[in-house]
Amino acid sequence: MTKETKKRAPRRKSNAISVADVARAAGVSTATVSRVLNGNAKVAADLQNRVRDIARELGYTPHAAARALASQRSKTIGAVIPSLENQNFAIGVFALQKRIGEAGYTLLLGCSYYDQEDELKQVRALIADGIAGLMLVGRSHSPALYELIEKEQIPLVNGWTVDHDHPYVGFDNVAVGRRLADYLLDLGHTRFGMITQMTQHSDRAADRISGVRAALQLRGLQLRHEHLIEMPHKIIEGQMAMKALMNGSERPTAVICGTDLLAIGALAEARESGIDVPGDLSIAGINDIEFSSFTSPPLTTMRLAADEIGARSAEYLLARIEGRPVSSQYIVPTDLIVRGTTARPRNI
Amino acid sequence: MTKETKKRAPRRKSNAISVADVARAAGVSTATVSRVLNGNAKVAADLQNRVRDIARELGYTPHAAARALASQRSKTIGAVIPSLENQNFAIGVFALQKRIGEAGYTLLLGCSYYDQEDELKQVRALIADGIAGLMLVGRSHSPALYELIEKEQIPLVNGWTVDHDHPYVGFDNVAVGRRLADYLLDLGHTRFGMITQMTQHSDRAADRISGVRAALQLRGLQLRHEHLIEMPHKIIEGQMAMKALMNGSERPTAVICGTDLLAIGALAEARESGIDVPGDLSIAGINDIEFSSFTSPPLTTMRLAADEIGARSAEYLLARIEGRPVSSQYIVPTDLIVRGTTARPRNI
DNA sequence: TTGTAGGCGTTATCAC
DNA sequence: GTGATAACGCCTACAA
Repeated sequence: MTKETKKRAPRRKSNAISVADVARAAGVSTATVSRVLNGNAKVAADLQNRVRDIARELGYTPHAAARALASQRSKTIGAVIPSLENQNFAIGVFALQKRIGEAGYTLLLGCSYYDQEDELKQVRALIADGIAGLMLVGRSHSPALYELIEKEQIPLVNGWTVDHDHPYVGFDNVAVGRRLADYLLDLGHTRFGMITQMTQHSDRAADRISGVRAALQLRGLQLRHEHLIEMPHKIIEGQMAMKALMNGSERPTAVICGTDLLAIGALAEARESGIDVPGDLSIAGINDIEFSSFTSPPLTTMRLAADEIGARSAEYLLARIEGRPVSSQYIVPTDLIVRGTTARPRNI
Repeated sequence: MTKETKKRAPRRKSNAISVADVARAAGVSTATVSRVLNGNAKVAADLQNRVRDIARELGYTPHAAARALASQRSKTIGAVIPSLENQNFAIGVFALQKRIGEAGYTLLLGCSYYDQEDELKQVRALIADGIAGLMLVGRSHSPALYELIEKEQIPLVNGWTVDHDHPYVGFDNVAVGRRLADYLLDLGHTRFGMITQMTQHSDRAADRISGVRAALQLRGLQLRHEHLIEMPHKIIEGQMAMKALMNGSERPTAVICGTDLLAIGALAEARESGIDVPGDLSIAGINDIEFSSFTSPPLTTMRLAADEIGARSAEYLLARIEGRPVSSQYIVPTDLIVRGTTARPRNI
């Protein structure tokens, strides 16, 4: 008795057109269609055109899951950021999406809420989804995450930071802190205060503090413990921190803020308590967000191009995925933008 | 001669563990493993535990593409927004991601750059990627997009807006405009100006204008053509618009801005040209962004909870996907936040 | 250069 | 309840 292959009812729900449909319409094999559409192997020019035209006419769209399964690679790139509420990350992701979109990739986005365990969970999910590359924020990630990436051989780039152990596209945050401190030191300031976002959640913040400390040290000064305040990244927290700083002993004459948001809060507090900025107090931020030109006085700050982070990270990942050579270190330049919130200290 | 099935070298690259591995280790079939892990059919309780334990031990992660291909549905949800630079959308997407993430879905994000063709292109890509649901911004989309969604039977929700023809989760933008106008009318204002984002790109903006017009009309007033200025959504544009408004004839005593960003620009211009706010001029915004509490004076505005848009949209899509009943209309309530930039007009 | 068909990892159908 | 295996849509090794 012949062992026959039992037929079973087809399971498909979507009636989307497939390579088979295109192949039939073009009178060629599915292999040829696939080859044409992926541009891999050699196909006669006229055949190529015919297939391409028919595919377009029929409105053929490749089934990404099937393609990913068969080819063992996908046209998606993942990114996990702490929060989209932080505009720096939103802008960076936006630029990343734009660039990879142009290259035919789609973006899978996860958020970590500043938690390494959540971040790991998100990355696991993205890997299960078959991402071809991954962008993260900062260099501080769960060891398990790094192991996973290593094991799965997924191109990774750490954004916004500098990393000695992994590919990165970032700002030299140490230099950023140093630049700001040097500028204020050159103006004659000697008593410094600093308001930063939580270093526990941000190696960028920690680096900026290091930069400030280093600059001060070179001039024989230092940042006193009670003059360094860590706060959540909100305007109101910047205001609270400034209040604490002004009520403390030996008021600083210059306050460097880890971000513009904190600086705006600090500035608001100064205005409310009648402290003259920049006469009695200089305030500087970091990021140069849109508002910073419109505070009163306008904010002195460092310009950090978040969109460059996203765009360069995209370039890096695409190059890695496509096997093109690319540098695994990229520092996005930053600029000091002097506006109205900084000046020489009055008592000089 | 027997027709033998030709064996071929396996093609797999990833050495990730699969259902087959779990099945082997547990001494059961792949079908059982699948059943256990998806909780569909009935499996003996002890067997369930054994399989689950082994899967965990082996660190099994389902291959999303394979699963999507076999089951014809995926655990991904798509969103296409105009831009992540607009914080409203960033916050909405953030909330969406959070909620769907909790439900085991991952987010595919596209950006349209306020262009319907680009939007359609992004949606096509997301559909090819097998999204189970889709969130868009506003109700104005390419007819081809609506057809596509209809044909593919993908649950859709239009965010931030009200839509008579499709499911939505949004603000009643007409009511928002009316509320603000009524408030200023009640204060005694009669000469109104309006600065809005481009209506061409935003049905939300158009609705807000309608609301303002409606409220004025009920009191026998109207918004003069030259007192309605459309601008790109930037602080500096708000400032430019305010300058134009103040240099025009018959200055308004109240200016309603389509967004806080524009209002902040308007406020900056008033300050620079020595116009007393709210003494000589009332200014109001819409959105209540973080910065609006810190302008000087603090901005009167409408509070629009963008995160609610994202969260509710997620709920809607998840319900649709899982076949649960859910209302296809949801209006997120808004509140008038009276702060310091509005007052009775001086000449009353 | 083009066609044939096995394999990608899961799910779901059918038989037991 | 459980196992065997066709089907999902595409890619690609191999044959022609």
